Amino acid sequence: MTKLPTLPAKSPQAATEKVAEAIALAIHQHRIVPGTKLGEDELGEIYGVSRTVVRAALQSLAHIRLVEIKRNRGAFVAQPTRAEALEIFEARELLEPRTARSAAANATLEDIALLESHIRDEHNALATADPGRAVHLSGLFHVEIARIAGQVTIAGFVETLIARSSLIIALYWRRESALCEKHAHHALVKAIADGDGDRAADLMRSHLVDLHTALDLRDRSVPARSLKEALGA
Amino acid sequence: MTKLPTLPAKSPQAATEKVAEAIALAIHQHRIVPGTKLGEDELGEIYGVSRTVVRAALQSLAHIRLVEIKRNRGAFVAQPTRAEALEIFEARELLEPRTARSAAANATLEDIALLESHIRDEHNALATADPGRAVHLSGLFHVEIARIAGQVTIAGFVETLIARSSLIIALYWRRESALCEKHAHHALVKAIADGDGDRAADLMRSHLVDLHTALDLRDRSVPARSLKEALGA
DNA sequence: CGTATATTGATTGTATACAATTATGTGTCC
DNA sequence: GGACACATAATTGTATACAATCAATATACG
Repeated sequence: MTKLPTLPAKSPQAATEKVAEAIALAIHQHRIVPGTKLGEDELGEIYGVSRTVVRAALQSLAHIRLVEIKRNRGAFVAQPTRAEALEIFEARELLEPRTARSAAANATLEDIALLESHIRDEHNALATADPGRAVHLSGLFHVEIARIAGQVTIAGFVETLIARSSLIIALYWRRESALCEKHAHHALVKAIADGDGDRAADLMRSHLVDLHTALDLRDRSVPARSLKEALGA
Repeated sequence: MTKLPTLPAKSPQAATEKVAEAIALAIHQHRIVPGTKLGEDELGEIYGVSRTVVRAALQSLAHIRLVEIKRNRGAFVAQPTRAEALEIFEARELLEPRTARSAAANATLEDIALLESHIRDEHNALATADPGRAVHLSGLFHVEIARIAGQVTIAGFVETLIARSSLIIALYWRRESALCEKHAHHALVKAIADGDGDRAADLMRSHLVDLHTALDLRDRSVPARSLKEALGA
């Protein structure tokens, strides 16, 4: 297992962060759908921690807008509107070609290997009919590129955008067009490995446009599930 | 006995946000300098709230990287390095011309008036030799433009960048070049009022480059003050 | 029968109490 | 005098308890 060289010195034991990551993962993998109420007591019981910890985790997730906190009403998995969806992809089209370009300039062999392993994982997830996990891994791929780019601030922004994109995909994704991903990611890694910043930026841009246009902005209701069922690992 | 309906009385339950804003303001106005330890008990006593509230506020500020939280050690006002300073201004040069362009397309007369009042306030603060407040207001001006642009996500990013810029200015600003601001902001508002997006974007870009080049990246120690003295308003 | 109002229940907001970790100060030994 | 070890104090991390607020149901009234 390779360590992440650039951005996050993820401190190992922090109950709050662990809970936050667990919830975020569940959202990314679409095990809990947008709109779901995230009760503090309920989550505390599931993870075996007190409300204090759950609360901090939820506030952390609220800051990256994965959940929305309404005063005195509680936390809910965020439901981006169509307008927000477009906005987020616009922002990605602004930032990510830049990160791809910088990544091409900075990437080490280790970085390339990591990206390739991400692609393999993603492919496997698709093969095993686990689309939620595939979406999550696809997002990790983009975040990883931002980290390689070495611009901590922008990488943080990209991470936020990816997180919200996951919600958007849960709400507005049109299932038919799912395969393009793998080849796009492969080509991108190749450009980065070649150190060809221009090509990497272009590929990233067109990849994002593809994603963007694959959204179906009609309403689509998603079936709810109980938290215990979804999170009770 | 019946309570008045539909009266949106501001519930005093925004305690956390109030404290967070108070601390953020103090940092923005350079009343507390980078590196200062922010003890939970101490802050709780100053604002008359419990550590629970202070803790939440500090974590919120940590998310926008105004403070840095070290596990089991406490919260400190963040100290961006020179590299981070450059990075942040790069990010601003990427995002803010875009917000200026969108603002030019969207701005109402009301928005323009608001921006002009911001400029007046900033000018007054400079006239009354209150540079900390001027820096703060200058930042608000940029955030306001992002808000007018209507892109919530990007506006949030800009807000974070402005916040950190305030820290950077506290650490690396070269005092001699302070006056350029006002004219730059004026010209920018004019372009926005005219609906000239291209010009607004250009002006914003050059304005940011000016700021960027006005940084002095040599080390400079800033004198510390006690929290009670700085915050006890 | 429908609407409006009071009461109840559940959930969040805040404060306090306890546990774990880190920083500090003191004494001993070299 | 300096370095190390231990004890003590101070601070943060977490859990629990209480207060405030909101949603929902029940009840009274037209």
